[in-house]
Amino acid sequence: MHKSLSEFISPIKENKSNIMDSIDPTLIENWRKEQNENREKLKHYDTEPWQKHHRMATELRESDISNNNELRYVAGLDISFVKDKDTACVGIFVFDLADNFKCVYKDLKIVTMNQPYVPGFLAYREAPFLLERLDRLKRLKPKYYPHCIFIDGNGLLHGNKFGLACHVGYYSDTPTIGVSKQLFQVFGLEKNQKHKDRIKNELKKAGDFFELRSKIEGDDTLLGYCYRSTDLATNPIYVSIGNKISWDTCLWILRIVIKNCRIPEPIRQADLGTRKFLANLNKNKNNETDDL
DNA sequence: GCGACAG
DNA sequence: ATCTTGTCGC
Repeated sequence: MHKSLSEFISPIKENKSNIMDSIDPTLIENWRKEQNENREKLKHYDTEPWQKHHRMATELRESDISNNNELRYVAGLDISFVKDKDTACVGIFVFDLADNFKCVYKDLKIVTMNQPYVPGFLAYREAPFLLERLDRLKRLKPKYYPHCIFIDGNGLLHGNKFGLACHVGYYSDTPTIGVSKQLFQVFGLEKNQKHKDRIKNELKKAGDFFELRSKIEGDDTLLGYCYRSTDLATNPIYVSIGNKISWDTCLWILRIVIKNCRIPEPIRQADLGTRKFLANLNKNKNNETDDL
């Protein structure tokens, strides 16, 4: 008749601390060391011909395979999960800017995570699966290998200045841009709160002005932008460069790939696509069990 | 020491 | 990340 209070409280906190306790601290130290070493080798400037003049492909020309003089193929990479399990769907979607943003390549796969999510080390959980998809794309359809990749997570906007987007950009040697929906805890608590307050005020001040950029910097270096991409959008996104791209070019592409939604289209499609893939799997599974 | 912490 | 209904507005 009378349920006890404990039935309404899920032991999430307890699980969280257990997970953290089960992680080998020396492993984390090695990860941190690797991030600090690799970040020195990142190229936070334009390296590709198409970046120099901000040239975008506008017409279909099948002749110029491996044309690197124009931005044409842009990719979105993302991973969706099953409940609280380690089963996930990793997907890559490539879009053709010269053909009205048509999806010219997609590849989805069910994978099993073998590392936990540790704040600051998201790459060690997700990046291997993302890089695997990129390798496969390069092998099967090199023509569609993207000029630039959008990653669900931060790039430079990271405690060690080496977020997931940097990680993927570094190991794939491809231009990457990181986009997150929540401001990551890059600085100390109070400094982070100041950033949040300042951003809140600037958004308020800007009113309905649709494109608002607010710099997020630490130690005199630009780490990322808080960016309100759509008019009337309440929540901004947080953008940062990963590898082989400049801030200028990053913002240029960002405006191109944002359509009507807050989330840049490549990432949004990758998110929707991987979720749909999992949903269909569940549907098929249920149909089979229902028929039995 | 505690708090906070992209996906 | 994931679980979720309706609801308000263009």
